[in-house]
Parts: sequence; structure tokens; C-alpha cells
Amino acid sequence: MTGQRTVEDSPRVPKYYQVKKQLLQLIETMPAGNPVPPERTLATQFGTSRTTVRQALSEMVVEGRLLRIQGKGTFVAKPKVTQVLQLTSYTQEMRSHGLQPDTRILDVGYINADEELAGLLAIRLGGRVLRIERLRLANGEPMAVETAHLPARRFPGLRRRLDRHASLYEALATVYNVHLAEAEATIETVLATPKEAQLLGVDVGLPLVLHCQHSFDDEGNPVEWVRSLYRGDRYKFVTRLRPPKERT
Amino acid sequence: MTGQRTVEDSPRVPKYYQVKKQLLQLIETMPAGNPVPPERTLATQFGTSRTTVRQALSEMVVEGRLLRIQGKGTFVAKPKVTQVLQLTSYTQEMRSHGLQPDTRILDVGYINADEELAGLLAIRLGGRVLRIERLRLANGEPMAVETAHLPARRFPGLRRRLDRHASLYEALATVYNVHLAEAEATIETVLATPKEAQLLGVDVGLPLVLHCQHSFDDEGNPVEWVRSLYRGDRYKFVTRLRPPKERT
DNA sequence: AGCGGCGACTGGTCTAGTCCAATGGTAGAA
DNA sequence: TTCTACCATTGGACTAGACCAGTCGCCGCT
Repeated sequence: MTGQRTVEDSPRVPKYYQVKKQLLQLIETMPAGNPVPPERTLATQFGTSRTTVRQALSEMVVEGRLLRIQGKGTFVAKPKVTQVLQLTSYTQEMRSHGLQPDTRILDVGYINADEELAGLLAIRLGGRVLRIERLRLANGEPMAVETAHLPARRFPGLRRRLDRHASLYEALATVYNVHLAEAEATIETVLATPKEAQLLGVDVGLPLVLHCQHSFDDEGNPVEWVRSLYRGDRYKFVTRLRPPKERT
Repeated sequence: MTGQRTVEDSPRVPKYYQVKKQLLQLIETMPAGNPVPPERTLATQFGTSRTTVRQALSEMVVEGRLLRIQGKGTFVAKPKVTQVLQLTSYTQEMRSHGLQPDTRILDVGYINADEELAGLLAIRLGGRVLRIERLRLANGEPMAVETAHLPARRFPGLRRRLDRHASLYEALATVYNVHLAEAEATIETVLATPKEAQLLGVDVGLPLVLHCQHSFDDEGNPVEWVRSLYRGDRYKFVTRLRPPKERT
């Protein structure tokens, strides 16, 4: 008996959390890729319902410790990828991790800027925007979905040139002599919609990291606005911090 | 009838996700703090089980759209706080949002550095480390749990001086003439343990943002290592990005 | 008036199922 | 040998409950 919890000391620990702790011990010494016993087996072993086991497993999936595949089983997951928050292309970033990058264009087209997008890209309301939706993979595995928005007028013919360059940033530099100098990015937690889940090969509702980046060239003009969704179970981000600029 | 999903086009949309979409419409025009109907009522209205309703509600809680309080009800949540990723004190940060900051010391004590901590703080293995665990509140509401680690030898008497300064950083500057110049921070998704959940006033398993910060003074010496847990439903982070330093 | 207890109501956890969807192996047919 | 169908196994989603824990209002007693 663990004894009753004290009112101010020990929080009530749900049953599934106890199961989670036991599972953490179980997989502690397992290498990535190692199979974990099926849910129904674990439920029998732990003397609990399958729902309770599933809850424990789900948390471990969210935290990137396990990988669950419907019809196949549950496996110990690979370590998270550490992504540096900086202005660099996805291709370069993955290569620096020794991973084979790949990009699939999901959709390319022109849209008209609404008020928000017009403000972000410093174009007029209704102005033409090139929208590029891409799926980012590493070693064949989906890692992120990105939707970039660029002012069409500033980069004529960019759409046709996308295939000829290793990355969008390279195309901007080579063809238009535009170099990204700085960006402002926001990061927050969101959950995978059914469509995003399908693209990323995860279950609906998995926590994702929403990263919105507003990039500027070296003259301070806005170049793009990119909305990226990263798998929260697969990524860890790292960045440098400095003190705030002094107020004058 | 919505028709069968095409294999490559439309993902299967779970029933709870349909419920979620309806709930999003329901709360769209509601101000923060507005009560949402109880789960059992919603289950009857939507003609579905309470579990299915709960799943939809849970996702909206994780995303920071709803706030659920056991025994009380479910309410439309306040907008997320945007936290700038920079070297500034919590107190200053919250004030800049027009929020009333408050800090409660949970635990202060000395520990001996293990290998990792010794490396981080550039002290010898087993060296004395001041560990400060704090709960951060804004307008009386828990927002984050922080555990700071500083080399005890470098800052003698710091423990006794904590109460006399508005923030730890101010104490470091005033008493020891130490100013933080730069830090390296990692950010990743974790889930609230029972203890963390209790401290933050949330349910076990709520996604949190784990922020680990390794700070240095203007001579490049390590000053602290801080592990912070922010509520993912309450925070959005913003930062500035630059290109990587050129390789020479 | 203040305090405590009780009950109604709310959300949190768990059980025991059932059914659906995805995976992969095996057997049979071409 | 190759392809297809079937089946067993796995995880995903959902139902109908039951029980627990927290909140708050109301009523009765001091």
C-alpha cells in the first residue's frame, strides 16, 4: 500500500500513470526500433483495461519515446532531432544531422492576399501571392509540412524555377539576388488535424509544433511568410538567447 | 451523406473531430470566460457518447481554446501569452504584458553536481550547486515551474539574498556584478507529471513546453542552468532568427 | 451572521466491450 | 513463380456505464 496522499504533498497518481512508469522501465534498455508487447498483452500483464494501457502508451508516443503503427505494433522510438532555430534551408539542416532530406511538393498556386497576409508581405489587399505547400521528409519519413507564401510580383517566374534549385532559398539568392537576413518566428503547440495527420503519417490529435516564420531581406523588406508544422514527438528546438535591447 | 473518402484525397475524419468542429463554431463568438454546456448535455445534443465529446473538448483544452475545471465546468479560454525568447526576468516579461507577476519559492537547497550538471556549470563532479525551484504566476494563475541551478561556490550567500531582490538576475547583477550576456536554450514538448500538474493547476498529461536554458556571462563563463515548464495551452513563443554563421 | 454538512452538478478516471482500419503472412489458384 | 484472397493480429475509435473527486449552493444549527 502506498498510503493516502497528503493534501498538500503528493498528488493523486492516476492508474495509467503507474502503468506509464512501469512501461518506461520496460523500454529503458531497449534500442530504437525494438517492439513493445501488444496492448492486449500489456493489459493482461498489468491487470488493467486496455484503455488504461492505451492512455499510458499514448503519452509515451506524444513524448517521442514510442512509435505506434496501426496493424503493426508499438516500437521504441528514435531520439528526437534537434533543430536549430535559424535561417537555413531544410535540406541543409537535415544534412547536418546526417539525415537524407527529401521534399515533396504538395501544392503550388497563386492566391489573393487577405488583410493579414497583405500586411505580412507588404503588398496591397488582394495582391497575388505564390503559395507553396511542401512535405519535408528525412530518410523517407515525414517530418514537417510547410506552407510558404511569397509576393508573386516581386519574384516573377519563381514558380517555374522551383524544380531547378536545391532549395527555395537558393533560388531566391541565385535568380533574384535576395538573401534572407532576419526573421521573426512564433512557436506554439497545436494538434494534428485529420489532413495533417495523414500527411505526416501520424494519428489525428498528435501534438505538433506550429512554427510561423516571417522573413526579411538585408534591406528589411519582407520576403516570405511560412507556416510550418513539425512533429512534436520528433523535434527538439535549440536557439540562442540574448538580453533585450536597451530601452532609450 | 458525406460520401466515401478517396484513398489519396480525404482522410477519414473521426467522429470526435466532427464534434470538435461544431464546438469550435459554438465558441467562436463567445468571450473569454464564457461557460460551455456540460459534457453530458453536449453528448445528448450531439447524439454521441460522453467519451467522444470529452475527446473533442480535450483537444480544444490542449490548444488553449478552452479551460476545463473539475466540478466547475468548461469555459472559453483567454488568448495565449506571447513569450519572447530572450534573456530577461520572468517578472519583467509578465509586466510587459500588463500582467501582475508573482513568484513562489517551492524549494531551495544545495545538491552535488552529477556529471551532466558539472559539465554545464563548469565545476568539478560533486561540486555544490544551488538549486532554486519556483512557481511563476500571473494574476494569481500558475504559468510555469522553474528550477534554476547555479554554482554555489561562485555566488556565496546567494541563497540568503534571494528575498531581497526583485529577481534572481537583479541579485546577480547587484551583488556579484554578473550580467547574463548569452544563453543557449532548448525547447520541446513534454506532458505534465502528476506533481507538475498539481503545481500548475492542470490535469495530468497536459502538454507542456520544456525550456532548458544554459546561460553565460559576458566573459563566456556559465552562470546557470534552468529547467522551465510552461503550459503549452497558455504560451506562444516568439524569437528572432538569423542565418547560420559562415563556415571558415 | 457564520459555519458545516449534504446534495446536485461538474469534470476525471476506469471497465468491459464492440467494431473498424491497417499490416503482413500464408495458402491457393493461375 | 507470382498474384490474390483470406485470416490473424495489431492499433484506432466509440459506446454505455460506474465510480471518484472537486465545486458550489442551500439549509439547518449555533
